[in-house]
Amino acid sequence: MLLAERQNYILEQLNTKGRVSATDLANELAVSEDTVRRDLNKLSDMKLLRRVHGGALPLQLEVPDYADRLEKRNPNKQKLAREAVKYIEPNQTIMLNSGETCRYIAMALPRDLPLTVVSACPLIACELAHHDKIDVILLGGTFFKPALRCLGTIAADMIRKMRFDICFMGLCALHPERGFSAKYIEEAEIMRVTIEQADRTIVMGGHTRLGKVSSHQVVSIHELDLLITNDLAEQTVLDAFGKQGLEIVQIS
Amino acid sequence: MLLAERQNYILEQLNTKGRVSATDLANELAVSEDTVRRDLNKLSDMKLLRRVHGGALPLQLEVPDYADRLEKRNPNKQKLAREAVKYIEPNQTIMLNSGETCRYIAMALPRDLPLTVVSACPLIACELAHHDKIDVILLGGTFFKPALRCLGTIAADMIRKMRFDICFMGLCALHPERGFSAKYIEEAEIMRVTIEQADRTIVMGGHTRLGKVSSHQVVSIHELDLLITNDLAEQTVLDAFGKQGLEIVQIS
DNA sequence: TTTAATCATGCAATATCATGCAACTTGTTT
DNA sequence: AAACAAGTTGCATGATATTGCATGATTAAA
Repeated sequence: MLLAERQNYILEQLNTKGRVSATDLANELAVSEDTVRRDLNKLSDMKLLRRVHGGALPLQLEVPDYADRLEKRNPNKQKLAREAVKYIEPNQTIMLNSGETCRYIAMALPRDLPLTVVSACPLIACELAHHDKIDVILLGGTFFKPALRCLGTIAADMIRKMRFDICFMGLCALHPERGFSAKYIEEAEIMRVTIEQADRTIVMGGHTRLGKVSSHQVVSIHELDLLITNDLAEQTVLDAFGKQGLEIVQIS
Repeated sequence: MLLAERQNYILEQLNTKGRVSATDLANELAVSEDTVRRDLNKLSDMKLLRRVHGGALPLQLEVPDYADRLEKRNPNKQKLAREAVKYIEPNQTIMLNSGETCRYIAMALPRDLPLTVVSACPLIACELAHHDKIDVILLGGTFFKPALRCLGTIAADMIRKMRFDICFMGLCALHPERGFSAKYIEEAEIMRVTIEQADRTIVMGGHTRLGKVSSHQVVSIHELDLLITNDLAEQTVLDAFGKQGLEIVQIS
């Protein structure tokens, strides 16, 4: 058996079975595991497969890097996201609602944190396509372009059948009396349903979103659990939130 | 034994056995290994075989196939997609199944063509986010990373409630007798459901996908309506498809 | 945490390779 | 017939590649 024959065999197996194990290949090909490992590494160098511990997987289709576009644009949201990630425990089921801050959360998730992530935003699914430890469930339905997410009865019905340990939502507007409000009525409705299914709701937003009101109310302050904001927020507004039981974390 | 005789013998062996080893050939032909190596190198220069360490292998079409999957902009798939777009009428509801070719279709859709596009692939939704005239419906469910798409009962149930004017699918493997087959069983199942809901099914794929069989059958050739492929496809295979009622378009 | 599997690395034995060279063949010229 | 040129072959040499094993590091899983 020639080296090139072995490599062909490996690629074939990968093509048909979807994965290969170094140990199994060593037995099938009657060579040492070292040799198989060297083959796998060479094929990996040639970009013909993806090497993983114990074997190899087929190359994933290329995912466009939406991350770049966000990376330089908004360090404030990135900071909010990095704080948000701290509240996640391993093996939880979390909802990343949509919006840029939630996408930053997806990007900030540690690569070794096992999770189930639910989202209505296809960008978030793409972002998580390379996370081995994260199962992604995407809500379906009508794709609503202004918010880059799915909405409608289909998505709502899916949500009603789920439960989330934590629901993360980027803020559009948060007001002490008028509560949490959003720009689009369809989005407001589905966010309300989402919050109902969550043990804990964490909202994130810079000081500019606080004390503001947008067109459609989602829920009152009481329904929310934690606000992550920056240190430019006005103390009077924060106090008003605090009195209604909303926990607050400020980052610098 | 003349040089030309030896080389013929080598090519014959390659044809029948699928491989030759320099050492074995030297024994069989009763010449030194150096001579065999020189023969192999000459044949390799003439592009009649693929020289590898220890011997030689037949030229394979598989290799370029692996190679072109890597190209960032795959002009072959782009051409297939541009042809596919021609079959779409305004205001139709079309399904873009998933895979790179379908993504190229999404990119190739004219900006003034009103459509409803359904897909299980979040990348396609993102691609169409800026098309004003196109309504997008995204299938939900478990996000299956190897194929970058949603699968499972949720997606299947959504599909069963829909109807498509045209369903576009990138080919994994298409064989005259074994039909259309796919790599992953979950994907094969949902593709079958999808095709049932479509008035017309158009499959696309380069010549390397034809005459091949993959692990899981989707449907037989009869269930498909049109194949778009390139001009490198073997005529015998195409004829076999044609006899089963599959319309064929070849692009250059 | 502990344990077992998997891995990277260096090493030595072997196999394969490229190169130069001399011997040989073949066909042609003198 | 002898001389020659061009091509081919086998061998010697040193270079390079491949392989299995030993070692210790790293990773995955219990």
